[in-house]
Amino acid sequence: MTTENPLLLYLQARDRLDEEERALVRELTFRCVDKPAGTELVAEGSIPNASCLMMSGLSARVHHLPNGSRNISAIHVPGDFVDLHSFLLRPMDHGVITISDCTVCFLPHARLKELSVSHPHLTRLLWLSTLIDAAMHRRWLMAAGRLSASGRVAHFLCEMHQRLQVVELVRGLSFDLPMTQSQLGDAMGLSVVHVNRTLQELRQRQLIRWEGKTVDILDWHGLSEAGGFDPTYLNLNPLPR
Amino acid sequence: MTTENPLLLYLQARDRLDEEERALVRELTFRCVDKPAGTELVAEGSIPNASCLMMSGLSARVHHLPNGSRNISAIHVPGDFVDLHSFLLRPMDHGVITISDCTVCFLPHARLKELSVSHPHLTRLLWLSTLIDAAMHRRWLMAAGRLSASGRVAHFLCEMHQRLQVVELVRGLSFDLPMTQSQLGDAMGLSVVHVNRTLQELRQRQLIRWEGKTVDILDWHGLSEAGGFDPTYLNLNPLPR
DNA sequence: CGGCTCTTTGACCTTGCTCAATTCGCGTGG
DNA sequence: CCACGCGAATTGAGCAAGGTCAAAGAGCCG
Repeated sequence: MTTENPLLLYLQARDRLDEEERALVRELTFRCVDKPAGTELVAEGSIPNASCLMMSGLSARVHHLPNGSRNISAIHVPGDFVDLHSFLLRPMDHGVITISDCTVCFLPHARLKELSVSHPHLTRLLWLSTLIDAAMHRRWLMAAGRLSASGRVAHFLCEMHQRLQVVELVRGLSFDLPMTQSQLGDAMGLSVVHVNRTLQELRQRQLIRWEGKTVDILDWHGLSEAGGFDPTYLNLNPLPR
Repeated sequence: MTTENPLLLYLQARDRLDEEERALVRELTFRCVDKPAGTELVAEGSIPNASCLMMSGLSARVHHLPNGSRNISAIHVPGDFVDLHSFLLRPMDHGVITISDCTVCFLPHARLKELSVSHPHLTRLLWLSTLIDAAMHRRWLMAAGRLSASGRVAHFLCEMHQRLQVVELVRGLSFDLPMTQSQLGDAMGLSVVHVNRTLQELRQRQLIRWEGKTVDILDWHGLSEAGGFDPTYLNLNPLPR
């Protein structure tokens, strides 16, 4: 559980906010809702009138294919918007489900529209968050197209560590990741069986430990090398935007 | 060659613009530059002070991996921004190269920043274009993770047809696609050899013809079925945003 | 204890990759 | 007009990564 507002941590990792903006962010995220694991936060094909922000827990963007298989195109951690794009994109091209118990809050689109007129700088930062989303998609695409199964999983774990660090949810190289191997498979484009064997390989190579819900990165250098990980795309520097 | 401004066509396929906004878009895209095929439009790791817009031709987002292989995460057609995200994202997490001879124009970031204050609606539409970008990435991810090689290529060709249609660059089910099989492989995450065999399969199944630079879709229904294609994610409806 | 989901294992098969030639299309210089 | 060079397309053969199917453990909760 983060003490500071995770959206604020997310934004302040990318730019400086003034006092008014900080107050506004806190005010926007005031009213939260709890959702148990396995809840649908946003339905595929729906037209939300509010965007959903993660305050705690893990959720995922889910696509269903005509052939019945399932795909996960993103994992959300606290501080992430799960569907800020639904503000302008209609209808939703994917659903969002909670992976663990979550606390979320909803920002009405009418409010976001007002913001886009009254607070251009904060609006640019929200835009930025969707751009970082896209940058992560590109990275996953690269991983899917050009890395082996173990490389892909290694890259994913490095990314999760860095993103969770921003919102103060890591303990050194250790963090909670309450996902099943089947969900990981849907995210990496692998079968459950192969995910299992891939994790065994990463464990055997002394790169990670993953017991229950806890991941320990035993060898950051080795893991990031295996995944060709370079955190630049996460834009983890506060710069004027 | 499009007669009408391709950015205007792109935007008007998604929302209504008023007279002032149309004039502004035309003014923004006034000064164009020609670039031959194979030119680097934006360098990986650079920090551009202007964003590049495609007026004619084809270009691609390119990632280079530590292991030496190459990946293409997006193909750009006229009306697309190749790096609108460089307005807020720094540095570039990928490069952009021209695939064919291109005409492009550059919009200074300072100008975009002014716009974000003076023209919130137009700014939201620019934001929208980056969101559609992300939606395409998600679709490609789904294709990479869960479709066969032929499904992936089928999906890609359906997408290209729809995007080119918006900017009036198709003739019925036929359009120009001056890409090599090697470039297609980098975009689909396939080897050149397998791309070749996949195209032969699609030809044999009477789904497409692809001779020289011209693609003909012989069976739209069959092709979109093979690729699980559903154009919703392209947001091809003019809606108030 | 029973039922459920998740993880793990084994055997076998398919898709797509690698390596290595060969062919084709086309522009260039002689 | 023709030989040559070069990038692109094509083909063949063998191999490896990852998928599928089926079943067996493990952990957890009522």
